[in-house]
Amino acid sequence: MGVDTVDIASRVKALRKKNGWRLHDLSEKTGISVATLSKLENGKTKLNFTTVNKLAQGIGVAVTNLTSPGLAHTKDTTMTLGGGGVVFETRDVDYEVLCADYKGGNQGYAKLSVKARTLDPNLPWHRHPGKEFIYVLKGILVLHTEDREPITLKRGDSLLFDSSIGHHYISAGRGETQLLLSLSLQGYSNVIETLREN
Amino acid sequence: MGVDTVDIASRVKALRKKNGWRLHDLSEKTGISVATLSKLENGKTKLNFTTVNKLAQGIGVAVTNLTSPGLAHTKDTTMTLGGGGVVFETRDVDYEVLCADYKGGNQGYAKLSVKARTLDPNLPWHRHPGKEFIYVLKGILVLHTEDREPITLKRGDSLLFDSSIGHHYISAGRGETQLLLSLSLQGYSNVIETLREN
DNA sequence: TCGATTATTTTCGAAATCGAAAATTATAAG
DNA sequence: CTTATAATTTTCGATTTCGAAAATAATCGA
Repeated sequence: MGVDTVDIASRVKALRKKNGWRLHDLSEKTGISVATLSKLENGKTKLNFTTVNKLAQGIGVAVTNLTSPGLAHTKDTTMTLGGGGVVFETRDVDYEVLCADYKGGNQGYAKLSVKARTLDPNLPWHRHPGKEFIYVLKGILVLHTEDREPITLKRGDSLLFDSSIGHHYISAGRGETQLLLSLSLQGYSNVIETLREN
Repeated sequence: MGVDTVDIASRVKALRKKNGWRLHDLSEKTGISVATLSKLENGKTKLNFTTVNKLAQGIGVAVTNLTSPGLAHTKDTTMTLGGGGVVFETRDVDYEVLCADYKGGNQGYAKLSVKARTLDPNLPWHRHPGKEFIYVLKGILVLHTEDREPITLKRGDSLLFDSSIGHHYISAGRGETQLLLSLSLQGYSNVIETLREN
């Protein structure tokens, strides 16, 4: 459903009151006329796209803060106890998908155990849409990518990159290398599918 | 200053061509008339706020992807070494935002140190749009929510829930309790801003 | 309470958006 | 080339938004 400007009304008014701004003040900050702001807060008009952006920019918050939808968010909660995730293995990495049963998310979380210890130059790069965040739980990780020097991470380090860049994980330390991975996709793709396919 | 609909024009057309959609197809996906879409692509009209949202939703991308695809698809990689994140503190929790300089994401990552040891019944619930994923790095965490019994998590456990449900983190074990948190928002938004405000 | 000042809401006209239908352009088949 | 069909653009009128100015409401000091 399209986000309705009506939702913004109460949020804007609350923000304005909280900061002690008059409509006039908000008008100066945003470049939107006092009349329009009044009508907005009272649900007597809806805002232009550019005007909504002026509003958010003027106040200094993100647009989501105004629309604050909470919509399309399932009210479910799901939990995965240690070791209880959905496991699947590839040649180089073992995956344990966490909270896999959560509905309607366009992102996924997994705990990875990296087995590969050398970069096989014949293997194609891992490459998929989305952004990948990793946090090293244990061991030493080397991230090889197609467009830059390898990056070495140790326990407690984190990294965020575009997964469409070809990449490979290699374990470097003496012991096991474990990562926590968060993969975020745009649109409605299935995150687990994406992991499996690469 | 305000994001101009004109910016969206070329982006939409590129996306449409890439997927082999006709204006008619895009119209069906988005619920926006063919005429309006044509005018949009040719810069002969600007879009309503609600219409922009219909567009993004229909295509299946975030609004940021339309307004500033350069940001949404940065090829950048960013890294935060252990302890090198952007830190800010609240009464109950210390936050270290990881990879905070990554532009254009609709999610954020942080390492949390939970200080609160009891639930103050007078404090309002934490509540914000989005979905929250946590992984317990250390200690014992009790998640109190407004609509169900408290949930206890220990090291290695993970949990995913809707952040619009009122919630509070409490540390239960003897030592420090640390979490890795991933907050994902819909549409476009500043994640750090959301964390700060709550 | 009164009057003065400040803050908000309403009125009203100019300008803009939206979609249906008509007009134009592009593509294909014979 | 000609005709038929598909795809896109333009026209046009109903509806809506925006902001200046007028009207109303709220606040405050004497």
